[in-house]
Amino acid sequence: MPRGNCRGQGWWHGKFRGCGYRLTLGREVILDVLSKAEGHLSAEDIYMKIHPRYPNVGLTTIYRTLDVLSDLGMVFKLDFGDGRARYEFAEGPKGAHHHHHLVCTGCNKVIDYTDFIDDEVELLNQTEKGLSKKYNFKITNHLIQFYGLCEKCSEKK
Amino acid sequence: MPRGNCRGQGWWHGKFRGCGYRLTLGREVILDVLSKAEGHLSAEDIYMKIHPRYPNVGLTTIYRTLDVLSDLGMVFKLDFGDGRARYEFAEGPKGAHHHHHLVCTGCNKVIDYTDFIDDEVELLNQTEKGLSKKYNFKITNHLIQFYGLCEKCSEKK
DNA sequence: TTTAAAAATGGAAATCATTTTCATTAAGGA
DNA sequence: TCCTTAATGAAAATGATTTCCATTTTTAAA
Repeated sequence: MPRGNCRGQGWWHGKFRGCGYRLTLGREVILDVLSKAEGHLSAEDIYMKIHPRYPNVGLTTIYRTLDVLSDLGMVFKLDFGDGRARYEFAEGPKGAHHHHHLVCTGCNKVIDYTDFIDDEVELLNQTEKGLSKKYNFKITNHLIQFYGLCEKCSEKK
Repeated sequence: MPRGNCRGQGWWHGKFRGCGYRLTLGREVILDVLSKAEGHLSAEDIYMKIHPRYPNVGLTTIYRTLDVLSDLGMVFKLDFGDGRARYEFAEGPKGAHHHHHLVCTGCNKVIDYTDFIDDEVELLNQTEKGLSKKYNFKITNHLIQFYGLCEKCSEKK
């Protein structure tokens, strides 16, 4: 196994235990689904994906687990304005596949973009430093979203 | 009256009518509260402020009006993760008092910051252009929020 | 191992912000 | 002023998320 890669079966085991959380089937399954998902999943999306194979993992547990995962910083909770939260896997130590969002206010479609990210991230880091110092704020994350109309919605108008 | 300043009694009249909306007492009052508010108000905050003097403006109307105002781009709808939407007056033609947010994930306090904004905005404009072209997206707005722990919440830990 | 305390769970019920319904009222062009 | 239509309020509905609570599971200690 390549060095530095702590993925693979149960790489998050330590993270859980280290923070006093227990490792349970439900949590593993949810994390697994999230880490393999392409897009941004709602709690119910996750439930749907899990249910066929693990019918005894309830929606309540999914919400609770997503909360825990957010606290641990393993998952990022997003709001695209359609009334339900979405969750996105915060890339582990390996692949820092960072991206921001382009949200269509017409159809709620969300595009992840990874272009322009380098400049943005550099500026963000500077800004973070400045803000941290000035406001004594311990910044752990940021959210950048552009809102507008996608091609289709622009045409409909 | 200074040129270029279309504030003052009813400066939004034209905007409303121009878009086919009627000008009603409720809408004026809501807009008035928002434009004078310091922070970010929830629908209920607005209701509370309005109710004593205008007890016949219902919460439903507030929600409906906020929707309209969002569509018109006169108000920006925000989510700070506490389950209720906040609304912020999108500065009119006069005072472009642009700011971004610093959100404490511990106590949900929100700090508006206006420092670093210039550089950020410049970069954002470039990014917007690039994204607009690449994805054929008509960008109308952006949201930048930093998440972390404020001083107090850091200490509690 | 076995055991016991604590954490985690699921299902049902509760919550609560936001929407919808619908009968009534008000805005504004003719 | 009159008339069409948008806007409104109150109450009911909705729907995502939380809470409750009795039961099960995890894990550390014996």
